[in-house]
Amino acid sequence: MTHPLRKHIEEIISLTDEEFDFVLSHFEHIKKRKHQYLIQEGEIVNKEYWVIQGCLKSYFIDDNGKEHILQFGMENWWITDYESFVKQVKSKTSIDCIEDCELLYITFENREKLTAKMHKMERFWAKKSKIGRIALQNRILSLLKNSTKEQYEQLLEQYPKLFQRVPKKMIASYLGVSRETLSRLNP
Amino acid sequence: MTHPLRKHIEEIISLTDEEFDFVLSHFEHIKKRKHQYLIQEGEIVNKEYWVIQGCLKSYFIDDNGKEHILQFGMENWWITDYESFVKQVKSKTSIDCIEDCELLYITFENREKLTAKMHKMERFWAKKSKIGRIALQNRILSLLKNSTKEQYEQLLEQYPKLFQRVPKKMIASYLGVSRETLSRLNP
DNA sequence: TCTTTAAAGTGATGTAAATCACATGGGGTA
DNA sequence: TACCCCATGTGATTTACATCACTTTAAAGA
Repeated sequence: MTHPLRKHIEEIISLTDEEFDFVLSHFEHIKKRKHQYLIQEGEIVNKEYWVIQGCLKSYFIDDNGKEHILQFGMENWWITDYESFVKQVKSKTSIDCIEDCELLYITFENREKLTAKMHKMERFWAKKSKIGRIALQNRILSLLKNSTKEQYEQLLEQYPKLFQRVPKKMIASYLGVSRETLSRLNP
Repeated sequence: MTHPLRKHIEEIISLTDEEFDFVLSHFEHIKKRKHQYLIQEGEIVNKEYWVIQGCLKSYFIDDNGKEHILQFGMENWWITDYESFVKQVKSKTSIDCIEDCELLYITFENREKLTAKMHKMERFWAKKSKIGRIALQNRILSLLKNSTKEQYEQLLEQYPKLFQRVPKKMIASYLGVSRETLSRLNP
């Protein structure tokens, strides 16, 4: 069976068996339990994670102690604090496991090494960066354009699995509304 | 005097005179008058613009006919519909001149040619893409974290020039509040 | 220059969502 | 089993902002 990461990378660039083994040798494999964290606000992040199995949230706590979720991570998604990872500054966000998780990660140094030796992978990450930017742009567009109810419905349509896996208060936190408001806009 | 685009590019990579001339030969120079447009919603964008002089807005009109501004462009900023440019799909946004503008643009094809012949420029744009993504991430973070008033004050602090150049109703549209609300949260 | 249009402030009113408060029911754990 | 915590739903109240309406002032166009 093909490795899930290979399948994922080959959606953008193609790899020989040897090339994929070489890529994989730059990653480490870890497991985390529900409620454990990957990243804590304030640390300088030097790992980028890829989710093999499980569900995570990236979030921050505001001045009133309220949690705001920026992103969920599930199978085949990358997750890290991108600003901290790229600029090597303190992370503004934390990342916690919502379920037991199995992950691969690559360090900043290993990513540099890998892209230096394998230009293809630079193209892969450049493409990923473009896609990520477009997704963020569209989220802002949606935040400005759509009502809370419309955003909720779009999310439900786009990621129906999410609603079976995470508590609704987290969906509310992702959408930027209170738990009560989310509860009230159901069918 | 150094060309402003050269100064801009050399903030990330360094160039010889010959290299810069080569880069510049892939751009075209245009002027536009206030109220003219660069991009209209629905077209497939194949140009990326760099602002030499002037001020522009990228925006879309929602179902109620209300305008939402996603980004302003001023001197030394890049502006385009990024999704349309990268994926060659229909643009969701329009771009208009708020002042008379002087711009450089590079077409999709010329950018491909240029990066193919000059790997440095690929690095330049990859870096720009990362920075752009981080800026968007931080805008979402700010939208979730800060009150309207706080966002207004941060914008005022970060881009004081903007407030002398664009009408307040556009600031309101960028912040996602009504003209009246913005007016009421002044000192 | 005069005329018209756009910008910006301000009051009155309506509305969506936050907040506070409480009730119910399921899941995990001792 | 019995307990408690957590998730969720729902009512009552408060609040921030939208909307409508009108005025003043400045700027753009003929």
